[in-house]
Amino acid sequence: MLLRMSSLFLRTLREDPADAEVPSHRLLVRGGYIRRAAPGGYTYLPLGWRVYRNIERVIREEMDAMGAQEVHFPALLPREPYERTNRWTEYGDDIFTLKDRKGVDYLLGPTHEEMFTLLVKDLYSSYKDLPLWLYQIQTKFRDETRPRAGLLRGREFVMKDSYSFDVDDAGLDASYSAHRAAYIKTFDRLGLDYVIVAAMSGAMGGSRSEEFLTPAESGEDTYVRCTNCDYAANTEAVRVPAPASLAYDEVPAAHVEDTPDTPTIETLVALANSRADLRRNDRDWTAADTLKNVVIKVAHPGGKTEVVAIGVPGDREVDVKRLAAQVHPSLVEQFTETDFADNPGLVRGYIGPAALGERKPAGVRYLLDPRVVEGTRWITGANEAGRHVFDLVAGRDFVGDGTIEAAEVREGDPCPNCDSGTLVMARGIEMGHIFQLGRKFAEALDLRVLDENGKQVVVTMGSYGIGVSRAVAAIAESTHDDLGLCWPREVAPADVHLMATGKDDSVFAAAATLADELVARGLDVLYDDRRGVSPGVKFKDAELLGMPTIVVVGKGLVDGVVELRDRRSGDREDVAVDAAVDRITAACRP
RNA sequence: CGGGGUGUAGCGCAGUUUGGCAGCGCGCUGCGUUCGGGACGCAGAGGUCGUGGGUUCAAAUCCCGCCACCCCGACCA
Repeated sequence: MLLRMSSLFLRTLREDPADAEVPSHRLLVRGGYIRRAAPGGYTYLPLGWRVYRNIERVIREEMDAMGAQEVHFPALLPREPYERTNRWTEYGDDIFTLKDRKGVDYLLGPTHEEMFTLLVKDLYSSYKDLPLWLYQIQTKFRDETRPRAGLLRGREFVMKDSYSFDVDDAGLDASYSAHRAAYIKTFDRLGLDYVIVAAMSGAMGGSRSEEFLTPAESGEDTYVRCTNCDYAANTEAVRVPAPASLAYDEVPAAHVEDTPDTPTIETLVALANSRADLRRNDRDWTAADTLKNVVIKVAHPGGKTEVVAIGVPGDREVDVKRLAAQVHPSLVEQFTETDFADNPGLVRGYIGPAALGERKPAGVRYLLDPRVVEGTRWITGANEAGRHVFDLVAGRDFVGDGTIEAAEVREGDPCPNCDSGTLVMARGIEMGHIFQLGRKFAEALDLRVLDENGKQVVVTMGSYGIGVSRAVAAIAESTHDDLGLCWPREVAPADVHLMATGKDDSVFAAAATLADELVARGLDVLYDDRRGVSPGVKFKDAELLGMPTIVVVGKGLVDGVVELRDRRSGDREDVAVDAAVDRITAACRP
């Protein structure tokens, strides 16, 4: 394939577009790969569409290679299946819904679990048909409140979603592993850096779940890695290791103290350290010695709202994302002034364990951070304004109704997987997500098969996604440099960026011949045949556009050489004209 | 949804404070020069100043409403 820049539908921009902040967005627009067409919707120009199609091809090849079969659903879907799995309401405002002329409800598919489940139910009814792996590459719609960063988060985007159907848990494990392996191959081929992190299964329900994240500053997911072992997890999924219980024989009985004007942890710690009767003799009090009790409301899907208190060490904030992931699909709501007024037993700023718990008068469920183990001693609220209780010992003086992973995760926290490592934090772009759905959808939609004993069993499912359009941006994000884009070979819109510099007809003739010969070898060539464009412009464009190999036909021609450059390394070499085709082809087919 | 910012030619911006001919750079068209690192001269084309209303002799500029975009937060496979 030969693309001539003199006629290619392309305009590169000398300056950064004002509305683009992250590098991938900036460079894709500047390089003439995409243009914004709607809020959260982008048009692919010829070069961008070639990248997109290459990514799609790699994904399709790997899915086919693992034995998954491609199907294709409509994007416009009926309401009923989503009603039956509760997701019509669970997804809520995030789905685009519409009515036809008769007033019947439809949605634009945000994901297709229901449809796949029903399709399999429609055709299969025996364990002999399983396992079955189906996938599609489809445009998805989500009414994101805030699309951002070009292709990274759109309201219309393309996703490869696949689904596995198995008769038992062992089968699901095998299907999951097969997908995991295929994803590793896929992302390797795409030239993407990635880490595989433990994840929450989110809106899907189910159990085991991992995300493939591409490390990037502009990423929206925060994850942790261990400095010592191979543990990695989305912060939402981090499990805090519970320390061993402590002996508390020596701890004096709990005592309530007047601590006026101490509504915050800082003021409380400062006061405790400044008063001789409260000061510790071994060391200063720190925020970590206090137990902070945060009250929130949890809105359950049925419409019921529950008040919940969360006890965390006072040196840590409650991480709203982690909390939301824990209570999903219920929603976290703020506990407002009005709510405090309605619950006189909860004294703002001075809430303590004595008032909390399902069996206490307020009836507030009390969930504790895993660090609050038996024997830990705390300063915490005494449920009266201006009073705190000291030496309150967990297990002796109070117990919670359970534990919850809601406290923030911090750099340097101990690794939950090994003894010596600590956690470091980083940001990444979610490129793929695999998870074991289990039987939630099959049960809701009644997908069953007969097993070998002739008994009806509910099918167990897995669900596996790759953001295809997002990958365009993620690859740009993880491979660009100061000069511009820098595509991996497998996804680049062309193998070679061939430019003719100068004004001599002989240069253009030689370049045109070379272009034809490279195409005859099966390479895709982007040929800058523009006349009257200065060399500087052509070099800048070549660097911005980011083909992996750049060939310059110009002043070297009188000496019988052309210049071969590697876009990524910047390496240059002069190649004799009559050896150029072989040398360039070899460079493009390492 | 909350906070902040921005909408003027294809792109980047000035002009708005203090109402008075709609400007600059890049890009685009024509002619000429230049040709290995975003060249130059001359001559051009291109704008409902986001949008609807209001004030005024007169509105890009002042007032009110709306819309869109960007950033932070909330939300989110």
